[in-house]
Amino acid sequence: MPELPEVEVIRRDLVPRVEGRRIQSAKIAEPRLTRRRGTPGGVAAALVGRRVKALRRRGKFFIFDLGRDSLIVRLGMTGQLLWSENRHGFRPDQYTHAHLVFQGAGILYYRDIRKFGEMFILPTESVEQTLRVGVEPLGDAFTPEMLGEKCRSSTRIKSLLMNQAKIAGIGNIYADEALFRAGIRPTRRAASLRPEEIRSLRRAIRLVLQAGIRHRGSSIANYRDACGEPGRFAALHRVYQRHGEDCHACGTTIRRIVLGQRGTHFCPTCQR
DNA sequence: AGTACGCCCTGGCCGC
DNA sequence: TGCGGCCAGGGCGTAC
Repeated sequence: MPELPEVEVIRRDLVPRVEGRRIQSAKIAEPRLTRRRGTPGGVAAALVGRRVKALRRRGKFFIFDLGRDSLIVRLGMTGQLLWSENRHGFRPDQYTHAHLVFQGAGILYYRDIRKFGEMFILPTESVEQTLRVGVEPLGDAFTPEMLGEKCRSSTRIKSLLMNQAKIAGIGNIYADEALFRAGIRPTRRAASLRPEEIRSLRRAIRLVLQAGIRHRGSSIANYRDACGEPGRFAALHRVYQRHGEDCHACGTTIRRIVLGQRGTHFCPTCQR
């Protein structure tokens, strides 16, 4: 499932291909993609003839800056953005629900098996307040002090890490992996973390997200980059979906519990 | 405020 | 081979 690193890998793949290019035509064939947030006049109509000034990312959202308006794309569980140029690259199939044709050459396809993703238009000036996502964990603002403030809560630390309104872009995989590297149990109450644990957690979050980007993402089931290639980070997971296997650090069997309705993986010895 | 539950959706997997 | 049933899970609405 695409989280911050996967979205960032795709964004970097797409930047040289779409920035500065004009959208010649657009088609969105699946109404579920646009139903959740209304776009008067329709999303496709808002795109035709517009130039992509910049392609940014905020948490797990893509932001195609078109000037006055922006196209927002969220991949959900199984969404993919796939690039095709000059008969090379992706060919659309039954799960391909939308595409943007760029002037010159190149088609950007949106493919999504489970249709949990969405595409919508926002006025560019209101993107930040509408998306309501918290601090970028790879940004300068994500200091130990800031994480410490967010941890003044009785919620369990994993739920806090996955709360998009507090910290942007961390999903189930990177939450479990960061907590393992910080040696913290996912069930711990956020407010119980000591200052050195906060610092360790911040460092672990940044480390796993950067490693995820470096290895071009975690391909658990459906994730592919913009060229249709899987990422390599899943092979480096220490706990995620490794329940029943030995911890690489201490040999203890990795456990799986359900926390906040999500499968949660941890080492009972390394994480306290 | 925190947590649980159901919903959306469908391929994959299990048992028969 | 096939079919029913269940699961995963990001985000959101609803309920407690």
